[in-house]
Amino acid sequence: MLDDLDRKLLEILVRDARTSLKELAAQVGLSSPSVSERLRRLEERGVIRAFTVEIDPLALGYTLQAIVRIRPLPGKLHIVQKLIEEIAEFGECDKVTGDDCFVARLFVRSIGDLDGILDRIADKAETSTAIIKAQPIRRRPPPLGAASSPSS
Amino acid sequence: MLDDLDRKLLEILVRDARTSLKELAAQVGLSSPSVSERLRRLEERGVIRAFTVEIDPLALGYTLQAIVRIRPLPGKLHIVQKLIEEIAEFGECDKVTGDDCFVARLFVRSIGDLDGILDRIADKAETSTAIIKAQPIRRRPPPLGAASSPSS
DNA sequence: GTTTTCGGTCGAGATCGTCAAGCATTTCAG
DNA sequence: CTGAAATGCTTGACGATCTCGACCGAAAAC
Repeated sequence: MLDDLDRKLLEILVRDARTSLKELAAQVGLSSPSVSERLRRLEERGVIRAFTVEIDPLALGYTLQAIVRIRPLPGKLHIVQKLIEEIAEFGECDKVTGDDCFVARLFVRSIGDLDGILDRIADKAETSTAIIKAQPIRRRPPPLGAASSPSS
Repeated sequence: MLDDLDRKLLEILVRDARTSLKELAAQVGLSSPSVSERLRRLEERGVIRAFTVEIDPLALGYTLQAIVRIRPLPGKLHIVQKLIEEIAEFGECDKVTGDDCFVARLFVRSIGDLDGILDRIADKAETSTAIIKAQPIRRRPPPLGAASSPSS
């Protein structure tokens, strides 16, 4: 479905999405119209979901991040999910198997804000919160080529 | 630190990082060199961490995602952290307060792969894994302007 | 064996980004 | 109060880049 050239293009773009077609073309050994066409199709197929910009939350005043596990009270699942979606400080939310129904990432400017936001769902769900102390791995895509070797 | 124009630029770029300077200039009411200069400084200051491309893991064959909570055995913290960083299938990892030391996102192509990867840290840490069933909120930046209203 | 399709190249025209010069406003020193 | 320097913007020209159409060759389908 993806050939080596596609993977190579993606690899370059993940590092810098503004790489020019000309530069991309040079690096994969194609002409720029070909590269353009390949990108168009990668987008069309949904392989490339979006070209975007990664913003430092700190620069926006969000000095704190937390991982919040959320277990809605019986019958409140949909209300809780909707609430989470509406609170813009949730920067990510996954619905998972197990006791905790949702696992979400929360951006806040202060501990006070954290409390304020959690209060908004406190009467509809049990939550357990873990403050993020460090980020050993920041968002990155899975391996584009073969999966990670059994290295080490 | 950031003015309205900066925020507006970021908002546009988050949606589509390839928006041309000309287009950006038109939307914020400036000339393209001014926009160019603003972007340069946003990057310089680290507000914009990177221009990147969002790839659909599914398109790469990663049909499964999991949230893994990892509690290293006594004395194994650093070894475990290094191991996590080296395993490319970990697409995100946060070091948090509380009993679970790390919370990580894992991309895998099959349940078998999941088992294989967790085995690699099984002798150095306790893990608890939750399979992701749905993603109510996919990665998004915190609010650029004022924080989320006390709505609802 | 011919035809169609697919993915590629080339070149021209249009678009876009960058640079230098210049101008207005603000800030600060004297 | 006054003048100088710094800041942030605009304009216009030049160079680089992208896009579009025409064309080509290999592989698959008929």
